Amino acid sequence: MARPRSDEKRSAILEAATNIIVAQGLGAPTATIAKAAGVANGSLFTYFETKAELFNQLYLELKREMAAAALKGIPENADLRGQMFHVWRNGTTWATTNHHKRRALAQLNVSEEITPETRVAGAKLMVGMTEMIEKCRSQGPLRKAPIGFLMALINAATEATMDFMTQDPAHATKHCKTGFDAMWRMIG
Amino acid sequence: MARPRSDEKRSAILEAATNIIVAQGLGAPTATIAKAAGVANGSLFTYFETKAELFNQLYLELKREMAAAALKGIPENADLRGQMFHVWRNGTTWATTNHHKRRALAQLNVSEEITPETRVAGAKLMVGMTEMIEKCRSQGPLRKAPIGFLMALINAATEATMDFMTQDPAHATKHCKTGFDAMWRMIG
Amino acid sequence: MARPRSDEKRSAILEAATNIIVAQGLGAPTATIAKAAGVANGSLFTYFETKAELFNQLYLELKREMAAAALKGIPENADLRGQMFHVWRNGTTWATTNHHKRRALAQLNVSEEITPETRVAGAKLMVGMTEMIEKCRSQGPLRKAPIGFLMALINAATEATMDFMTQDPAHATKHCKTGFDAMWRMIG
Amino acid sequence: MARPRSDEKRSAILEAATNIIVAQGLGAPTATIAKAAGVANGSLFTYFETKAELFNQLYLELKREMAAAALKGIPENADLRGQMFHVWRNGTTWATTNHHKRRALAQLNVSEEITPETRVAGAKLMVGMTEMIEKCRSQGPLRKAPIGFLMALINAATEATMDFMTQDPAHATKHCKTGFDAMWRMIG
DNA sequence: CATGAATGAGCGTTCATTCAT
DNA sequence: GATGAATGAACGCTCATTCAT
Repeated sequence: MARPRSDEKRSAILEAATNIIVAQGLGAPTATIAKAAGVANGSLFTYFETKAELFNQLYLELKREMAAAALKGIPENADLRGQMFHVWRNGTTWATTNHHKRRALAQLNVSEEITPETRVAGAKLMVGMTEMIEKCRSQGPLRKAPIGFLMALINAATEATMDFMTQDPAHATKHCKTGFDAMWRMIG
Repeated sequence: MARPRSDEKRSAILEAATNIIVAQGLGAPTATIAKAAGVANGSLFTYFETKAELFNQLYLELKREMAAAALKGIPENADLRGQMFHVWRNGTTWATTNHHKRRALAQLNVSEEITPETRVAGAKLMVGMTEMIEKCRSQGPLRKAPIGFLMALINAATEATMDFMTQDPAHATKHCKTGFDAMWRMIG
Repeated sequence: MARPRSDEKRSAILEAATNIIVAQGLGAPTATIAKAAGVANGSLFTYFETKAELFNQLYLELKREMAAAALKGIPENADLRGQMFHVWRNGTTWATTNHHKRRALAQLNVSEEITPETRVAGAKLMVGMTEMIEKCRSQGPLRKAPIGFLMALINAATEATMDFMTQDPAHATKHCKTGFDAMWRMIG
Repeated sequence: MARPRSDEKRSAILEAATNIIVAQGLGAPTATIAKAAGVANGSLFTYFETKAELFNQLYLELKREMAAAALKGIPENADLRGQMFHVWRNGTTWATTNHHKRRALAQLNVSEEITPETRVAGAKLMVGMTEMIEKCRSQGPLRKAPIGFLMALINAATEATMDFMTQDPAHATKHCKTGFDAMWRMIG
């Protein structure tokens, strides 16, 4: 039945792409990514039809991983603030621990190669988060603001916090809490 | 390279670059920018040594314009919150009014072509702002956080607000105020 | 006013393309053609937008040259047969003398890259010929056959004669006459 | 390379190649041909060592089929003209009926991939024809012309006639006769 | 200085052929 | 033998930058 398409190779390409993107940006040659993944440059196109397709899939893969990390083990019996903090800590910690993945994701996020469809699919991975934010909104000072505005504010605060945790990892835990408190003051 | 003759041409290139970047991204050919500016493609390199140099200068130019708009007419006798709101409103309003300039600036901001030196120079244009933020910090809940963290949080909130004002211009004034209140809750 | 686009260079590319096509076929790399023309590979695309465009223009150029040679100096006062023979001799002689041009033209003729528009434009170069053939038809044994059929038959005979003249140049003149007589028996 | 097992598969590839060549030209990927034949792309190379080899064999196969059709059932007791017409009608009819096979053959005919050896082998399939032409020549107006010239002229007329029969199938029979008469006037 | 043609390195993608399964 | 993934050379075309006019 011929050599089957290998998940290992696919993953290797995805991982190589992550690293190369961080090192060289989205303009990096596909050949460089293939080489870093240990495959022939043509093989990259067996797994991903085009460079853009590779980027879109990588975007989703990273989003998926981040969402999984963030939403893992939410304490059912905690109050809303406690649940939010759980997610906040999980997410920012993942970003700090997987610094290069976050950097790659940030680059992909601003890329025009990522299609609206992919972005929608990415957003769907965070629905659990969206529901929580909705609850926060309904009982906080921004109850009259559109949900999208809250999400943007929270997202922005998250990014800023992640940046700071990464830049100053020695005090990551403290920055995490500081950032959360600031965010909570905005919305809670 | 002697000093180029015409400031008009320089400006035309800068303006064309702004529009083309918004329309086509940073990967747009220099020839396209030159054409849009009404100059020969070779002439672009009389005014800017390289494409990266053009981008760096454009970044500064846009930052300068934004800073000037934001910091204009600060009421000396108002309290800190009042002064901050003045700047906030100026800045977000400029961004809404000059939507394409902000979009271009946002793209440049995430580009790897913009050097650290340029970023530092850009930050210096906002010193007035920095001083105000420093004052806010010293008397607010984030008094123990690094100044950079505050700036990142404020910046993030600003960006989110700008996005929303642009997306929903009919309620721009309200969004501006909502965003400011949220931001002030964080830091004030 | 900058270096003007040079007709010399354009011609060099066209001529190089002719030779390379004969030697290597239509699949020859554009880089090879450019090199043979003594220009950078990128320059080829200053003169011809695409490889296909180069081929289409070369097709027309060769057709034009052949038509000009064939239709030159038709004796006004000769009878139809005499005029036809004049064209026939001119054309087949040109093909024999410019063997590689004819070979290139033959290749282009069967290429799918040559557009219908180009073919139509090529046919227009031969209108003088078409009119003569029309006259021949009206008074010969094929007067009831479609004009296109005649043209195809004549064309086929021409090609065969050209091939033979080229293969056996020592008796080119004789083959030319033999071919014409055979053709004339068909249509005259 | 041992003898491949399935003649069916070989035929499927040959037939698929015929169709694909007509549809996409000789530049069509082998993978496309394989897919159309219902075999794996690698399998194609079990049956034909290279793409060129496939084309050479297909050329011969098509020539063989055409020759068989043309030379079938020659009336022994007819005169030369009658016999020639029989072959002419058979051949042009086959070409009209098997339009796509003729188109593929025409493409292969002008391809540089077809080796001289293959062309010789193809010519041998037509020996019966050659003998008849030889007889025609010896008693006709071209008795002093080389045999190759006659063959070229006849072949050219045949091609032109086939084209016309295909283009205008409603009058195929008439065109067939018209073409033959014209040809016979040349040589007979 | 302005112009735009010239340059050539570089890139995404294709595809004939090979080879592991 | 059959399969289809793996390979990597090759190609058309782009574009930042240089340079002749």
